[in-house]
Amino acid sequence: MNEKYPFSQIEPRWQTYWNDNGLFKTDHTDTRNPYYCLMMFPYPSGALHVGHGRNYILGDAVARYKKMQGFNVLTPMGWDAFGLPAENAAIKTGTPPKESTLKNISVMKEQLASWGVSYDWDRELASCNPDYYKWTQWLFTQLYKRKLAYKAEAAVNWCPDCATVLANEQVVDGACERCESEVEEKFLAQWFFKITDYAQRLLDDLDTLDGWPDRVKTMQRNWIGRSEGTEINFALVPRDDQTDPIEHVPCFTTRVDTIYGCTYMVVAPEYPALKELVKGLEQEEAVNTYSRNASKRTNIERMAEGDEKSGVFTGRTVINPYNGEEVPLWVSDYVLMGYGTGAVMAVPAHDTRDWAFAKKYTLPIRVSIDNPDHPLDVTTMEEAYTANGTLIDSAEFTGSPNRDAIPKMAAYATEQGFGESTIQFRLRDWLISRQRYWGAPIPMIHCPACGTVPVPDKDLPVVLPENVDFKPTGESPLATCEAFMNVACPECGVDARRESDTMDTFVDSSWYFLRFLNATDDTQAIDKQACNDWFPISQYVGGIEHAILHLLYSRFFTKVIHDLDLIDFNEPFAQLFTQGMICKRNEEDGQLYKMSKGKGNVVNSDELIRDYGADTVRVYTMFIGPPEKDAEWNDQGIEGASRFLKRLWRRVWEKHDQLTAAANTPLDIDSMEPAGRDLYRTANETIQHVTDAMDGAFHFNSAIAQIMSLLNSIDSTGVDDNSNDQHKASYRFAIDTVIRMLSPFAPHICEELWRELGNDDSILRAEWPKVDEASLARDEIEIIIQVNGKLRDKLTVSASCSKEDLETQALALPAVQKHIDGKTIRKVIVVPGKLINIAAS
RNA sequence: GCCGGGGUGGCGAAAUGGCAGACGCGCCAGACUCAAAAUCUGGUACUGGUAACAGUGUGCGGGUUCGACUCCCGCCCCCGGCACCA
Repeated sequence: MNEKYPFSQIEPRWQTYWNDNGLFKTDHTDTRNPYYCLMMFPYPSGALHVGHGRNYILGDAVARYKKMQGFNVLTPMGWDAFGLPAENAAIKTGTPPKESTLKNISVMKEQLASWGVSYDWDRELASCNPDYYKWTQWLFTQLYKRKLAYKAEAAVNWCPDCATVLANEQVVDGACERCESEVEEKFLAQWFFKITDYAQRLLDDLDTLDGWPDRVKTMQRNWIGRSEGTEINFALVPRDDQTDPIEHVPCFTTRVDTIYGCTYMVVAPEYPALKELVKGLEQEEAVNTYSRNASKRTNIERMAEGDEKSGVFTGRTVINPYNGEEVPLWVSDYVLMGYGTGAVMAVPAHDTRDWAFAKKYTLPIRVSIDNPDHPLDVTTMEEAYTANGTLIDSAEFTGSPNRDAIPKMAAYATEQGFGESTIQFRLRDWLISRQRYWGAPIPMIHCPACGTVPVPDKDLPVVLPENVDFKPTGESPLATCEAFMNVACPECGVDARRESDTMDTFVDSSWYFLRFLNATDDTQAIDKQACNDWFPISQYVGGIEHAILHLLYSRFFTKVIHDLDLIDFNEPFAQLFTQGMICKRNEEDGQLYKMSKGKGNVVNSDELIRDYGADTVRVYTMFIGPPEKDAEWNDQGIEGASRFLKRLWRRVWEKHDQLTAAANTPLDIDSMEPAGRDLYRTANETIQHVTDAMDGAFHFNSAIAQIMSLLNSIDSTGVDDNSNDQHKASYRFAIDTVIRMLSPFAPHICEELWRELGNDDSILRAEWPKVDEASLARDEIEIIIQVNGKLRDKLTVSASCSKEDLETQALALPAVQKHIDGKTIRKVIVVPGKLINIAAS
């Protein structure tokens, strides 16, 4: 053993050992104590940096910790290997996506190994391999057969830079989440998954996910956006020639209670019947011009206008079915076609947007809900009254509190046949077609005779052809590959054409976690029995950026796969941990940015491992702060972790003789001297604290702090040749405890020291230490003495000291006397074993 | 606007209603050294005081309590999500 900590020698040695001895291989047919620990699989971008590290190091620490606690831990890893970057790189460099992707995978695999992160590589999968995407395609056909996959022409988000459509979830503030280009609206025929069918279940089951962070559940709730309301049909006042395409204009409202205050109605500029409704009217040109202009303006422009509203009168009127009143129909872009029915009943007195619009165009305003505290007066009101109140001027509903009126008025609509209670969701169907090359081909065939036909199971996979010119043109690259496109119709045999779009890569990642139980099985997509045994995943670890996208889609897929009777569970992830990002300050502008290649603020992990070793990088990464919060990388901070490990190494080396001598000494508290006994107690207290910090909320930063603190106690206690056997044994126990508890974070050094201290088996098979309750007892305890809640003194007394005795001693203390002098003692609180508080005034 | 999470030393942070600032970084002083690095020892919230000690202190204002970073009420600010969503 060397005095100097030789991390560069021991780390590769143990990595090879763990790998060669299959310490992370899991027999999933052994279902005793299963613990499935999964880290979100990475996109093989080519190089990992310390910002990525948090995810894998955290997950690895959990896996090692659970293993030591006796769980049968499953930790597989794979590659989210389809996607745009490889394709874009190929366009630049000419290297085919497949080649660069496979190369990146092998580089990253080595990097993960160099961090000491261990996986069961027998289960490795890559979403770009035909033996994986065969089943992605098979699942697509299953969805199609259940009418959960459909092709429809719709207004879609188009990213001009990526030259493909995007899902709503991939549009952030009107821009592409990947390249930040402004998204355009296009009208195209595209494939969708009917996630909206699952909206209610996706919402309801969030309540069962106790192991998920609130913020993620909230984000999903917001995204699903359920609102309860009433749909009301306003009859269109017909024109003389009876040429209208519709008789009613239905609208959705959450505030049917305000309907007697409705003074006009508004439809969205994209309202389908609008053109017909205004045909031949003097308003026709104005309405059409308005609609055209509105659709040309981007979301960003619309948002920039804020409260300033615009619109035009259509020349038509509709009838409020509650009071038979005729109100004008307007068009305005403050009404969205994508939500509700695209038409809104306007109640300016009780809605801020309607108020602004009515004021601008001097439309009538009528109060129908009165403020119980200050009766409202239209002539003096300065803004819409949106709070609760009592209905006025509302026919038979007058006098009702407005919240009570809603169900009554909805029931009335149903009775009268002009409306009903409904529920609206903000969630839209998931658009999964992509006009790009590097993805799984959509396994569908367009036959001139039979229409759209799914590729039969026996013909799967539809293999992605390799010699394709995939420069983005807006057309799907596969469409140019005749060898790929031409196919006989599986039903009638005539010449047909394949679907040329590929699938969104989020489809690939929506079910990969199920595939680790049978990654090489070419007979079925999913092993039902194995999945039922191992799911839901005990611990899923990943970035918050997937709060909606991946995590919502995966929940949807799990429910669909459940409904296909391929698994028996409804939710994939029991516990979810979303780690914060690692950021680094930009030297030029002083701002904090997420560590990324684009921002040029990455800290290269290879260099750090070379200079400090993987264990140091791991310990610092976990010590940097609470793992769910963002953290700022500090180049000096890593020195602390480095010193700590060096000190541990040195201590074991220096005290090697005493530690070895104590190897077989049974611990006996009663024959320990005070110093040894104190150290033994401190070690046990530390076990308690560290175990608490590891469980639950993953307070790994605190766990490491406690372990550091124990090493400080070890150093201040010390041991030498003159120490007696029990002292040496206590010292050894404390060192053993440090090594065991630190091993999930710094596995290499701990494995090395563990063996050095005479253990034959891997520390991975060592037990997590347990608290010796007997050690926690003290003969003497320190009591905090407070006067009026302020610390005034401390008192060391025998543990058996009576309450009364303690009180007397405390009151006699000069520091206490000083502060109660001249005051009356009102109360004395004695918390046994802890403190005394004297209330005096 | 609605929802979620935060606000504690110079910095990262820690505290089942019970000693605020553990642990680490940085800094200061000392030891070792010809010197430096490494290492070790001590100190380090603020104000006053040589010190003992006293006062103040967990975003702001109230409240509950013997006792509040922690619980309750009302604000302010920061971060994240949703948003002309009817």
